[in-house]
Amino acid sequence: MAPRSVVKGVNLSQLKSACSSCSLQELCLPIGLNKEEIGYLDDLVYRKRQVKRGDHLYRAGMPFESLYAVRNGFFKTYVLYEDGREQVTGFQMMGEIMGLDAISTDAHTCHAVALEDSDICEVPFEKLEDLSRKVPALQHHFHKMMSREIVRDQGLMLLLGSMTADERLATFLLNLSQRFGARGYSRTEFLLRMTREEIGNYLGLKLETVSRAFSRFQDEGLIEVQNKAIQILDLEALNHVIASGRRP
Amino acid sequence: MAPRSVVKGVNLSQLKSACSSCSLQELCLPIGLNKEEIGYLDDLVYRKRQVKRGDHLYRAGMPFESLYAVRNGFFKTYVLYEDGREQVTGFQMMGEIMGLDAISTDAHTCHAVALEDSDICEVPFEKLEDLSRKVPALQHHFHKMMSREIVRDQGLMLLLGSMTADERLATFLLNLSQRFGARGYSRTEFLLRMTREEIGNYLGLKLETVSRAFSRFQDEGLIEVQNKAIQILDLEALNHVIASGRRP
DNA sequence: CGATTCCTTGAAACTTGTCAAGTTCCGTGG
DNA sequence: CCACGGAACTTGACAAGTTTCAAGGAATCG
Repeated sequence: MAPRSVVKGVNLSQLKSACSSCSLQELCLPIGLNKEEIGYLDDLVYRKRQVKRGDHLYRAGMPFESLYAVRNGFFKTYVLYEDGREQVTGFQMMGEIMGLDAISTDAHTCHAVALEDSDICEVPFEKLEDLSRKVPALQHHFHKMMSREIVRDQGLMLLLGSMTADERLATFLLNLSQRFGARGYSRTEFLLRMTREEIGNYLGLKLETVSRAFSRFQDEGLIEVQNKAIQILDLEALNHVIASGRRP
Repeated sequence: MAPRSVVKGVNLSQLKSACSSCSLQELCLPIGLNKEEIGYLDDLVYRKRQVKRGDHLYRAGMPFESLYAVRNGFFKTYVLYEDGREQVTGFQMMGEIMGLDAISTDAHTCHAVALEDSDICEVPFEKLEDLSRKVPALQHHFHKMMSREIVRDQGLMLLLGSMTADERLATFLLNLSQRFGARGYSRTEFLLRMTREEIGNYLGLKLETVSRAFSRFQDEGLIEVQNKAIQILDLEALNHVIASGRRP
């Protein structure tokens, strides 16, 4: 659990850095596989691609061929509905997987856009299925990943269904904090890669409400916010914002 | 491709209606499998159980061993949080699967309770993984099912994040209508198995708001509601409630 | 058939959304 | 490298939708 530096410089010059030598092993696909099994994955990931900030990795409707792992950078996924409504469904950082929704229909159901210059690993899904038939540990791990996505969504439902604006934002910040921490970054100081509007959309709030909540948290000494730069001053108090939400 | 007797040691002598003869074939696990492949499933499902109304099929925290398919009846799944907050995550009817969330942690993360006397098929997950390594079509179908769950959740996020009370309820009714229809029941007349409070919780609303919205719909001639009995009088108008929600 | 649960409806309160204005930030082009 | 212009952010005042509180009535179960 020690925050060792999983994120040390990825040597791009030797672009062969496959799963077996990837610094994200503990966070990405290979979790729980042994050395030999991870070796198989090297053949699986057949393309590393760079995605420029603002560019889409994929769009809804595009045929589904591959899953994508964020190697570096930051993404946003969102669904668009006929009537123009939009819902941000997640923000993905290094080690996280995108595209699981597309399996159901063989076409992407959401859009994925890079919020900063990013690198991704492309995992052809057919190959993943092939390989996971031969490597039970991989199969099981993949199932866990999909399941984790479902659990994550359930948490978001609770947030959207029963939390106040302050609670939502506190939850959001704590979630980011936890994820940055798990990657060896500071839990208390980080940059928001997304706009207030994107945060608001994700949390089911308007951007003004997000802005006001940030200001309120700052006034109360919970955080220090300067535009995209966030510093959490009182983790416990942030947690308390959520916990005190109900039941006197 | 797949060997003959893949799963052994399971006693099924008294199981009359296994997957190969189940009327839900098109809705449940077997989708897309051929006859021989479906035959394998008969060995997979090792227990059919009855769950009385109000009884829990499983509770959060219980060790995960099996997935469950609703054979008959109606369930509700919900998550409970430390502070007592509750969020209904879905209502499951015949042919739908429960328990996918539990794969991630080897323990159930949500509770499942029967809203009426119901029958379920228990599918030991380990066996499902075993079999799906040998039957690619089953493997792929299972992945699609998990993915579909993720897509479903995304739709719910949109609903919770950006719809008004009326839009939420209209969406809810249309979703039920579609699912009943897909099972050969009337699309326009059905019984709600859940209370107003459960509907409200699912939709992120209070029960009073649900009740008022029902009354409003009735006044406007969209539906006829008498307690749990719903009759949809104007499907198109219900659709319009949603479509007109945003951006002209 | 009685008790409990569920549902409906009204009025008031409150949170969040809407509209508007002003400021700051940041990328682009000169 | 600086200046410009658009995008992003903050803040206030007001409006709107939903919740809360309250009470009465209907349905359901044992």
